[in-house]
Amino acid sequence: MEKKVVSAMEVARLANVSQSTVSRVFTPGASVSEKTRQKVLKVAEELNYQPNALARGLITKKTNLVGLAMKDIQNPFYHEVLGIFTKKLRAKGYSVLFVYTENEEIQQEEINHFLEYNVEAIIVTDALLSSNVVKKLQNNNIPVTLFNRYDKNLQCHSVSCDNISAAKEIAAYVYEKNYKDIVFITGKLNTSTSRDRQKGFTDFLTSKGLNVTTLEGDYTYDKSFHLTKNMIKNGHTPEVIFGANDITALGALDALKEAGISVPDETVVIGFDDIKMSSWPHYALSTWVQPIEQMVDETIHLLALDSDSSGPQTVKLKGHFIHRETTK
Amino acid sequence: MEKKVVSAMEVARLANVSQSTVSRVFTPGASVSEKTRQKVLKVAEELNYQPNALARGLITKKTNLVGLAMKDIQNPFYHEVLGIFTKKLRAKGYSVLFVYTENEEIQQEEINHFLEYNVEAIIVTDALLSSNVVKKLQNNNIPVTLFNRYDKNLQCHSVSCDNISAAKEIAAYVYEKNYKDIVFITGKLNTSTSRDRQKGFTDFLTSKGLNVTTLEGDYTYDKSFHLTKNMIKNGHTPEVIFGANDITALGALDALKEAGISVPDETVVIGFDDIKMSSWPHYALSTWVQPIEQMVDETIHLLALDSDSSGPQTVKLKGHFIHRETTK
DNA sequence: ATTCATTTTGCATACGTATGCAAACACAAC
DNA sequence: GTTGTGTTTGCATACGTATGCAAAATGAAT
Repeated sequence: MEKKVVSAMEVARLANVSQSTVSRVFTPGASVSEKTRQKVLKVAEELNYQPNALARGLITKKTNLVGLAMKDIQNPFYHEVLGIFTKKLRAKGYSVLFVYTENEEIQQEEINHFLEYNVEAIIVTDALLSSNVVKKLQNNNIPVTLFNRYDKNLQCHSVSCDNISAAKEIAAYVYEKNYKDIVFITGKLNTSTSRDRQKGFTDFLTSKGLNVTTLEGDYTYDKSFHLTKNMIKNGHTPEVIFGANDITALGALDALKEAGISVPDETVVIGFDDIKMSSWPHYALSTWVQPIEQMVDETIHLLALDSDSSGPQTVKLKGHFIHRETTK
Repeated sequence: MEKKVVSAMEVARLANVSQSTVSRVFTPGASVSEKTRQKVLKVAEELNYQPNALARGLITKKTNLVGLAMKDIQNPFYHEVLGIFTKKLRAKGYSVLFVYTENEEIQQEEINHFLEYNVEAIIVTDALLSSNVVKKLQNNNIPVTLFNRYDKNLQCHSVSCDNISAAKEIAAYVYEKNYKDIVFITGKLNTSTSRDRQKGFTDFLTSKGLNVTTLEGDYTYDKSFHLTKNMIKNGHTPEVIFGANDITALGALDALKEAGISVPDETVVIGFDDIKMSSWPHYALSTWVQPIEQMVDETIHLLALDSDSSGPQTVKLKGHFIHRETTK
């Protein structure tokens, strides 16, 4: 049994109409009389006919495909992002061509796959693009949005949480509580998220005359766990640990617990993202909630509105602090 | 600036060859002289030409697309699965059309999206299909594989861990250690994974004259946490808790810790999956390691070999027990 | 019954590619 | 130079759909 393809032509034959008419039945807004519409739909139903998206895309240039590239990391935050993206895009009639990438930068080859399929837009999450790739995409006139990343040298849209001001608010809380011994554990240094959270946090506190000890992490649980463990072993148990994201904070939190340090009494721990795990009773991590849904909405909005391309836009959303049991 | 489409035709014009020749340059195994190949490639490079996958798929019936459907749950296990699938499929030249579904059963509508794009195969992870959807897919001659699920009433391939025998081995361990007070926390009852793990575990132990207390969970951390917490509050602290998956076991583990019960001395905890988190120092969960990579390989293998369709195949792989710090 | 405006339909073509077939070519052997 | 063999190329067509245009059908108004 070979591949059975039911084409509009066959439906047309059985329904005694032309192929054009069949096409029109499946094209919203086209002119077909109700009588023939029903006739065609009946035959189509019987034959299990479905318009071929490839042929359709070929002629209309509307593929209804969106390319989504994501870096392969452990952070559950991005899994939630992925879920929300696929749901919302699907609701708008788009299908998602998905790529996991292991590199910090999306590679040419991966973008090429997107281009081959004429995706209408590309969303890059937790990764970057080289500027010549962006240029190539601009040539092809396909809009790109960086999600939760930005790079001012890149000519593409960007949607993220306003990390700097969020971190400032966290810093304000720390300052207000009069803590003095403060540690910030970074994520990967080449990410804008980590840099901005560090900047907002540190700038505010130094402006108040406070010193922030910075430990260089890499957004993994393990690294953060060991950094904290070593710090404690060396006799330094700070009053505050702010992790560049939740995973980082959880690593620190576990290290503190293992060392028998009481949280939040001896040390306060704060994260960033609000992943599901952070609300688990064992952790009950106080953290900054990123407005994921809203961020996704904005991203999709940006891509849809691209026609009136008034240049690359940068959207920053706020989010809010949620106090659970690792702060007082 | 409208969409700029560089077609094989334009390349042909500039290279002074026919469109056919350009096509042949980009078709592996086609006959082109080295001289013209270079000439064409040079022009193609300049114009940034790329073959259009839609047009190509239309004529060859080879779309190089695979549909991947996954249920939207919290379990990090499936995120790892997703990562491995996309990587391995990409390596074989396939692109992934991705769908998150919220229902236990993949819906007709979601499958239709796959069909529109002429996917060559469909992988369903952590969800099921209705039998008439399967029938429709068979009509269209497109192979389906259930990953980590099976249903003997369904005429499609299936790849999973041999949950029954794995659970038996775990039961054997429990029996050997002479534990008597044994609890199993289920996952969702309508999943074959939970049913099989329960069956293997319980059957073995009852055959040895032991009784297993079964608590009905739903594969979420929260549910398992509260089940365990209540059990303890009611005065029952078992010697063994086996969770239907890691998330379940972790919920139980945290409830035990919160209640001040020493693990593994008073209670032993065992999970299933070996998600990344289970190796975190705080948890150090003893669990059954599913051979994900191998499972993915088998799945892809099954889909590729489908031509010699010798009926639906069921593959079960073994995996192994890893002892960390929640068992003795 | 005739005219006219409006809706519905079919014809023909285009989208960008792959491929069977035959023509053109290259090259070697005589 | 002729023949023959093997390779390279172009021509024409097909894939399944959408759409401008003109023909046909409908129906209202006279």
